[in-house]
Amino acid sequence: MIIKRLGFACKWLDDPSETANMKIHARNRQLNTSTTTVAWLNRQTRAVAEQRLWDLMVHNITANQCLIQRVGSLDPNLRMVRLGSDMLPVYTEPSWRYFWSLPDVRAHCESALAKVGTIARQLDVRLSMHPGPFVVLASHRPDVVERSIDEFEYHATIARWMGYGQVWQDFKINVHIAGQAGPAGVRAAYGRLSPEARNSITIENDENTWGLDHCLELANSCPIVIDIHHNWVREGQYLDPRDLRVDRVVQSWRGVRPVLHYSVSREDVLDIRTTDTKPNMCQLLAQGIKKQQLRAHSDFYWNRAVNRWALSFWPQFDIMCESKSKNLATAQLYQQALGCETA
DNA sequence: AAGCGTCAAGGCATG
DNA sequence: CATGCCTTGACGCTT
Repeated sequence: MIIKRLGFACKWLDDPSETANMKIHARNRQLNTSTTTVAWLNRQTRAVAEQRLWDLMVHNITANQCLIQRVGSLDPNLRMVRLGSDMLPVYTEPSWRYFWSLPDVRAHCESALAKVGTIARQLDVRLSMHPGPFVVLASHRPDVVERSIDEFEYHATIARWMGYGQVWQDFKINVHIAGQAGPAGVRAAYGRLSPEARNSITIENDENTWGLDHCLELANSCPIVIDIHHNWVREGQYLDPRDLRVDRVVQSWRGVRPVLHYSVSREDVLDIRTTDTKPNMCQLLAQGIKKQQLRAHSDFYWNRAVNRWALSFWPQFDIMCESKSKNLATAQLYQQALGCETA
């Protein structure tokens, strides 16, 4: 029996019905990372700043371990989570990166993250990361490409410390093409990545410039992650799971079960009373709604028809849920998915 | 408790 | 030219 996963990104929210805290977006401090800023660090004495970075390192690695253990306690089909990029703050920032080379710092990262990786594998939790929008491997500016590779390798280092990256796609580090150099620029940067980074990189379509067809130009090198919502925003049509391009995406994963990204437009942009039909792009544009407004992610998966469409990919794809309500939204989608299967 | 200014970074769309 | 958005709004200070 194959495991079909639904995952969520970066943060665990406590279910308000199960806690005293009734706020919807109640972060759980034990399960979530904290961070700092370069400006704050620069205002402190060196000793205070280094202590803060040390404390953040210890807390964040522990928090990720707790998060993975929590996800590992869920139904096997829900054991997938994206780890936040802020695990080791200012890792590539010029004035503070020296901290992460200090021997005792490295020793802690190596041993603590090795343990986290072991736990993730024991519990069969599928992991990924998603570097921020500042990682532009295909920038036309060489210095930006340089820093982007550096930042990408920071993510690969975390994967390596956790024991991943030795095998093709045992860990996913996902980026957009971004940058004016397009697929050729990504290909050039790809050639400069470490083996672990090459084993982990995936390329995702965006809604503005570089769509699914551009991503497929890289399918021989990198697995392709389809963001089906942003593909809808870009093309105005709901991607058909039987589309030939979907086959090429599946093949780009070379036997590993592919992942796609699913989100839906915000509740305050569309009519959320209509939950049984998919929004029609032509109608929305005719109403004066701009594509930019449709990009932003909703709190929950409020449209059952769009959910059914997304879940029609589930037999072939693990689904990374990108909703502001995180694990709560994923649990909601999972309930509908179970209903679909028994119906 | 709530509100607000701040924060490393690139590239795009919109007004 | 300025603002907001995206991986992910969190943090710390003020009221």
